[in-house]
Amino acid sequence: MSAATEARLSATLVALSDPTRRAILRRLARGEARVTDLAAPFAISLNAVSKHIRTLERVGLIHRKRVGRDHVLSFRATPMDAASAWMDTQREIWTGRLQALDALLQSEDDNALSRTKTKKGDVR
Amino acid sequence: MSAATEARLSATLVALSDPTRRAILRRLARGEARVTDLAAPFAISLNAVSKHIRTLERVGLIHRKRVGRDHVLSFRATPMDAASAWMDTQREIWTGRLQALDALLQSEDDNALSRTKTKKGDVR
DNA sequence: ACATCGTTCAACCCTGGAGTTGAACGTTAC
DNA sequence: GTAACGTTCAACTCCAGGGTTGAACGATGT
Repeated sequence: MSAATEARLSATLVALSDPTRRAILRRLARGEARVTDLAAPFAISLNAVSKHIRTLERVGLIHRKRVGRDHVLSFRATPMDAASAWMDTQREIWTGRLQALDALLQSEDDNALSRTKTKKGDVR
Repeated sequence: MSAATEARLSATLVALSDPTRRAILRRLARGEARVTDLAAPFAISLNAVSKHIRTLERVGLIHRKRVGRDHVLSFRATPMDAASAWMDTQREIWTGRLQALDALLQSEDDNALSRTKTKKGDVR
């Protein structure tokens, strides 16, 4: 995984980790909206919402279309693909490793695992 | 979605949004390890790693097993399910809406969408 | 042209999180 | 028992990020 990809993944996850931003995305998944529309349900200022929008826009989770004096925002799912993919990978590696363990050793389990402890020479 | 679920999702995404923590998980997906083992590849202090571990543990992404004076950590994928599920939901809502739009209206698009704008009573 | 609306920019507070260092705690090994 | 190891706790610094307010900017509509 390239450093750029890593950074983009980080940014996407950070963007998704805020409840307000997730609410914004949830709203946008149901249809396009202007900044003011998005701000309405929240008890925070328009400026705060505008900031959230910019961070979401920066990672490509929303797209902005200027229509007259309105900024119409729409949802873009693609950046979430990388996040999903990352999680799937971890899951697969883990379950794959578990199955391998199950197949090979059963009672030696604890013993083998404690080998993990080695700091330098260990190959496992 | 309950408030508790929301909070857990937030915590999980926050936990995943840090590159160091993701690296720790990546390492753990390949096998159990002690805190010291996890710290080795990083240029940060043991204490810093210990903190990361605690945040990961708090959201259930890793499990701790005390073996003698070692703390053996293992990967737990389940909290990521909620995160994946959330993203999938957004994707589905969005694509579903797109298809519905395509089917029903084409030219009336802008008009219908601008109705979204309503703040209180206003119908435009 | 002008007032208005929607959005952004700039400066600022404040909280929280990531990092550090130093000490304490528990377990193990001798 | 005691020394050594692994981990955690506590107190502190530093900085990024979410929030605010107030003003500026741009396009619209009349």
